[in-house]
Amino acid sequence: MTSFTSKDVARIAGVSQSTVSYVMTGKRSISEKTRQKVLAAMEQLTYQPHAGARALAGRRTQVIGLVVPFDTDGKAAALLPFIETIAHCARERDHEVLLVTADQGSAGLRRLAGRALCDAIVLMDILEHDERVPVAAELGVPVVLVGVPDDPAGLHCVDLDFEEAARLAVDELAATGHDEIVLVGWGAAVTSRRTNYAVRFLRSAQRQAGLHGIPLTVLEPVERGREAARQAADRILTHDFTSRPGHPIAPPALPEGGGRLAPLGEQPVPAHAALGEQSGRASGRGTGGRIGVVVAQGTVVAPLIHALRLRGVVPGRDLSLIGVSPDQEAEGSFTNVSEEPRDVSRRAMDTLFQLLDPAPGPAIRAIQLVAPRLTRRNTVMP
Amino acid sequence: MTSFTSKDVARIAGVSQSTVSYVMTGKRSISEKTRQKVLAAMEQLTYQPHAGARALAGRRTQVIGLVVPFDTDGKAAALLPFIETIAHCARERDHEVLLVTADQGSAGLRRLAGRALCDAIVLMDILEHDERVPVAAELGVPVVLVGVPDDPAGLHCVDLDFEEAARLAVDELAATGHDEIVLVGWGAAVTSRRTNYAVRFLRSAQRQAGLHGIPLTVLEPVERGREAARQAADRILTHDFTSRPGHPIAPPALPEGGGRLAPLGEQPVPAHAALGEQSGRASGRGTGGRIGVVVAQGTVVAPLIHALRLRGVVPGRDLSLIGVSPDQEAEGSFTNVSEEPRDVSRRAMDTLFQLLDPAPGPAIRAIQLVAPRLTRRNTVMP
DNA sequence: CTGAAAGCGCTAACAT
DNA sequence: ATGTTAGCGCTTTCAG
Repeated sequence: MTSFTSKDVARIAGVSQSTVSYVMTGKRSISEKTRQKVLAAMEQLTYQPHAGARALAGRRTQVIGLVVPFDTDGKAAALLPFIETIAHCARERDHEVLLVTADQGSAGLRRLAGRALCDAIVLMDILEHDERVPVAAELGVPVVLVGVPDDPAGLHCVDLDFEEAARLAVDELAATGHDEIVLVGWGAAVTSRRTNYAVRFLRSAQRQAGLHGIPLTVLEPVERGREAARQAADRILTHDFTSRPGHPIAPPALPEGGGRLAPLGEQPVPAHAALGEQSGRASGRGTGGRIGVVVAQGTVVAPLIHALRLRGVVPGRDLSLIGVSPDQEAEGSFTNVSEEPRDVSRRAMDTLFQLLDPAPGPAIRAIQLVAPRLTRRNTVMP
Repeated sequence: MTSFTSKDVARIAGVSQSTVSYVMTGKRSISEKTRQKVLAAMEQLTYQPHAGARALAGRRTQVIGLVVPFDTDGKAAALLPFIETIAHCARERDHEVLLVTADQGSAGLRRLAGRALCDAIVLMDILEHDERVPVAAELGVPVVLVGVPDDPAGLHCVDLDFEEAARLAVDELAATGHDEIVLVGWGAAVTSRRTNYAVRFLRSAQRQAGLHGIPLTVLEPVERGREAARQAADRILTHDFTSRPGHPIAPPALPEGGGRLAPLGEQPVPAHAALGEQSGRASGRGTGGRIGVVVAQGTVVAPLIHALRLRGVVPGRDLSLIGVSPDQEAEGSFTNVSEEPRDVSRRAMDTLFQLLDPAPGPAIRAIQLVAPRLTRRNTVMP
């Protein structure tokens, strides 16, 4: 209840206040003897330094600002491992985490820096063109972006290597002899904002499919939920890839060195199962066309598999399916390319602290991409 | 980049520093003329008060500490609406949110208060016997608990009215003529910690079922995931309610005024469908026994419905099912009793701010329970 | 290796 | 209605 100050500690330890301070910060050498006296006094009073006073005098708040996206729904659940890991890393270095929601836009950033609420900022869910990035760059506080914008404005970025993720998935399907790839993309909310990772993933998939000479078509927008999954399943099975309302990302331009991209509708492949079939066994199996489906949204995978099954199509037998999702969700369920939120977060925090107190080592790279891993389960045909 | 102080503002506005302060806090009346001068100066310099200095001098940090559970998985996703709403309420009153993870235990609480990191604390996911509660009570900082412990130690509590939730579900099943209720409970992690809401819900369901004279059995522990859902489905259909490894909450004692509780195995009801049946139509339908299933964990509902369907049992036709979950998850999918995370959070924050600056009105109640709502969809037989 | 003293930028008496 | 002034509790020169 009643709180003690470093002055009290100093008095009890029989030293000066500055000595107490130096014991805490380690910014100058203290004889082991006085060190112990001070520590004992701190213990005795259960002393805790006043964060505000420290921030005022020392120009260090020991707080990390964390700006998180908050759509309420969407990939909200995927957010928690990030937050948790960041909180954990902060704690490891005796820092606190101040939470700011993205809906506050640049104002939140300005507050964090202007009011000296934190020493550094982690900015999540970066868009391809993100108005906050230029603001963040002028803040006078170290900022690490989780995501890669068009122009990082000199800020450090950490993210999953989505291009590699797309490559992994497409290569896997190519290696297993598929002759068509359907990329089930994101919802309108993501594609219309041109979220950077979506763009990177899509482009890379197209390029890689081109290199393999495999036609790739994009299904988009695909929202979350059972109904959307049903529609997607139908469109995959009927080869109905006509574009729908929304703002599909799919660019008309081909990647420069890329191989051919099949026009929509080319090389028709027979549907693998009649719609509405309720029994487990599909009829039109093994007709020659091998479809590989890549699902970009982790949350869409399960309902999509379900919808396909209801239509008598079993992933791993009648067609192949690879999802992009945290390993946890995929476990025992489908072949996936992992999102590695923990690795990404940890890298972001390492970078942040490196920026805060530069260590002698080699300079950190401006853009750090964390390698995804492909884990084979049972949804890709051999 | 370079930051201005209230002294700068004062100089430019041609007033004293204290006047600037009073303009910001509104703690004494200022003539409109000087007020405008000051505001203009602040604008011109894009002045922002230094949070640390303010905390030091004013003994107010304008920060709310938020202690969140972090099991990584579990009901993690259900957490976000809470966090989001709390962040929003804080922002409305110009407060920040400092995030602390529950794995830090009481140490986190001590830090928050001892270092004067925040003015008040929201403590989530309270256990029936929670070691943090007595600590929180001695902190010298207002604390609001989200959840109701055995002994609140004088702290204010806000939570969903889980007893009412159980009553709603049981009453609904009673009103629709069910003669047996199966309560699909929580996983070992929850029941072994005797999380308070689980206990409250369970006891209330038992009591209410007793009042209606409907036998109620508890299936527990039930973990998340497909496999667990399959097992639960099997056990429901085969009436295998023998207890399993884990620490089932189900108390041997009957509620004092309660009606009879059927012993396990009493009044056998024929299974509604043979196991392993793959076709959509169930066979043993309408045999007279009407089973009502109450699913306490929101995340279990979907996989359970799925598992039941695979066994030819359709909720709403062959048996009834009511889930406890946020409306969002239930939408278009099953009859549910809502968890109202936003209402709970808002009440918690209102209480917190009331505690921070007591308003003249009537004293706030120590325990506030938010009423759940039952929304009828299509999983309860008429 | 340790002390003494000067602020950090703000708020809140105490004055007028 | 406004100005003056004394700290809030810590860090960090500057001295020894």
